[in-house]
Formats: sequence, structure tokens, C-alpha cells
Amino acid sequence: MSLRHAILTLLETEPASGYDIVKHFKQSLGYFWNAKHQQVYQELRRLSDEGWLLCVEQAQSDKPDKKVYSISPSGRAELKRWLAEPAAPNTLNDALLVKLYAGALAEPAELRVEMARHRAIHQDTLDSLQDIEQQYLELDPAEQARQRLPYLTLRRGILGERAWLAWADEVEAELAARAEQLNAEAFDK
Amino acid sequence: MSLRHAILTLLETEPASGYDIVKHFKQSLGYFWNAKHQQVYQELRRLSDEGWLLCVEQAQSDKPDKKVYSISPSGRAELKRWLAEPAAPNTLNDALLVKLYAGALAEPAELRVEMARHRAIHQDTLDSLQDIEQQYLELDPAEQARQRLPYLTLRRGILGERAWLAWADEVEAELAARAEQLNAEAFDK
DNA sequence: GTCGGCATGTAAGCTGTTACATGATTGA
DNA sequence: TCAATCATGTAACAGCTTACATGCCGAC
Repeated sequence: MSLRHAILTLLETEPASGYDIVKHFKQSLGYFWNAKHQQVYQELRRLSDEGWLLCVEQAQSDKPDKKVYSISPSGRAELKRWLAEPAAPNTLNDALLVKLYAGALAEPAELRVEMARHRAIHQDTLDSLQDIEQQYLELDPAEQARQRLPYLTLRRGILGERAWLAWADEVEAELAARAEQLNAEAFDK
Repeated sequence: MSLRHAILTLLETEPASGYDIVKHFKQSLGYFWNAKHQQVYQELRRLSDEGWLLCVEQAQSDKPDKKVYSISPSGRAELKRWLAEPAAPNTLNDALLVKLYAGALAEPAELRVEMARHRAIHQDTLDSLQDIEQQYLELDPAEQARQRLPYLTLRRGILGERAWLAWADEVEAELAARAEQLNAEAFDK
């Protein structure tokens, strides 16, 4: 379980509310960690109970009050302990690949629609990651050096999405070829 | 939940025991679906209860008896129904990227060891996927055409692992540069 | 004789999702 | 007035992992 450590990592950079953390996961950090607000709020409670976080309630006049969490010394110690542990490599369960594998049973047109839908999502993700990269590249060299490690995680997202899109090209070429074959067969009759 | 549909997909190709299915997940199909034996056996039970699978107990003289499952007509219908549904794109939670992001807090050498460990695993995966690809490419064209869709899922694995390794090159270059800088600083004193 | 492969399960616990719940403010 | 953003939570359930459990066969 590393949601707690992902949260500690975020709070190590700067204090934040649960809402802020969820926003980070939804936006820039979504390519390496995802969590819904329900899970984040529960985890924040538990991390506080264990003394790894400090919590300050902050009243706001124009917006609802919020709880701003920051990492405590024992939280930072826990994060360091965890960093020294080896991480298990990621395993993936990819429903789209199952569908493609079983694709002979599906309507050919359905597969193409589904691929196009996923392509659009991946393209959007890539675009927004590249926007973030552009911002990074416009920083002065000292600041770039400071943010080099987070930047490398961004690179993972960019290279990963490009590879996905290159794969989609192969798949779509094959599905197009199949569609043409079906057309030709229909024409023969 | 698509473990059940991943199992239906496998059984659509040929009947298999729980043990066989787990072996498939561990070997060739591991790059798109993973499940432990405990989960698979439970799911097989449930799929049988719903009438989507047929089960034949098969006695063996030299090995323990086994239960061979095959997909039923209603199972195939369910698989088709599911194939027509849109799939949610995969979200990933990658502990290694969290560690890299928080890497400023870690011992630099630890990060390099961890990256090397993961690189070795990804290289092994790539090697074995490429072996499977080689076998596919040696099939006669008609058989290749029949297995084209499963082959495309294999391509996903190959392109994905290559992208991972290309990313690892970037990361390791940066970590090596950091190590040298630390060395130089130590030398200055 | 012990280690790995074959073969199947139960039970407890943790992680993550879905559904339900509330309520203020701001912009179209 | 309707939707979106800010802000936080509870409860039930589904999915997955870990621990425990058994037993035969063949090879070294």
C-alpha cells in the first residue's frame, strides 16, 4: 500500500488540503498515482492518527473552511524508511487488451470505435503532459536542476503515452485492413 | 471487474483448469492481466454458479485430478455483451515513480540500485515477449492471420517495455550525473 | 529425502470503488 | 437558474493480497 506514501511525498513538497491532493492526482500526477477523494480523506485521517501529519483548520470567508495538512518529522522519517525499501514492479490489468485479444468475437466496427475513443484520451493526456514539460523547459537552469527528479517522472508519462499511440497505429492499421477485407468479400457476392 | 471476462476470453480459445489459467497469467499474458491462484479459483466457482462455464472433473494417474472448465453458450453470450461495452482507460499507481519523485530524500545510491533492479525485470520481460514474437513470426501466414489480434496485444507489451527501458536510460544518466557531482564536491573538500 | 511442479481450496484482511450526503459561492 | 468549483465526509461493497492448508509424484 503506497497511497499513504504518495500523500506523504506530496506533502513533503508543500502543505495541502485533501481537496488539493485529489486535484494533483487528477491533474499532473495522474500518470503515476490515482485516488478518489473518499480514499484520500480516509487516508489523511489515518496518517494524522499515526502522527505522520499535522493538521491546521483554516477558515475561509469566500470558500468553505479547509484542513491543511503538513508532514511531521515522524512522517518524514517514515517516508525515508519506505524509500529505502524495494518496490514491487507494477502489474497491470488492462481490459482493452482483453477485448482486443477476444476481438474475433466482437463486431469489427465496435473495436475501431473503442480504439478511437481510447486514442483520443491518450492523445489528450500526452498533450497536457507536454504542456507541463514545456513549462519546465522554460524555467531557469537552477530551478530545472532542483525539479529534475519530478521531471523524470513526467518523462515516464510522455514516453509511455507516445509508445501507446505508436501501438495504436499498428492496431488501427490492422483493423482497417480487416474492414476492407470484409468490404471486398461483400462486393464479391 | 473484468477478471471474469479475462477468464472467459482464455476459455473461449480452449478449455483449461484453474492451474492452467494461472500459468497463462504468469507467463505470456502477464503483460495484460495478472491474478493469483486464490482469486482465479474463486472466480471459476462463481462463473460456474452463474452457468457461464461447464466443468468436467478429469482424473489423472500420475498427477492430481483436475477440473477442466470450458465456456458455455451463455458464457460466450456474456463475453460478447461485455465486448460491446466501452472499457474505462487504465489508471496506474506506480510506486517506483513516487520514489523517484521523492528521490531527493533518499540515499542517491539506493535509487540507482532500485532502478537497476527494475531494469533487469523489464529487460527479462521484454526478452521473453520477443521470444514469443519470434515464434509467431515463424508461423505460416494463414496461422499468423488467425492469431493477429492476440499478436497485437503482444506488441503492446513489447512497445511498452521498450519505452520503459528508454525512459530508464534517461533516469540512469541523470542519477549517474548526480553521483559524479557528489564525488566532485567531496573532492573539493 | 527434499525440492519443485501439479492441483485445489478457505479465511481474514486490506485497498479501492460506488453510492449517498451536505452546503456555500461564482460564472454563464 | 443551472452547472461547476470548493470542501468534506460515511457506509456498503467489490476486488485483490496474504496467510494458512493439503497431498501426490518425479527428479536429483
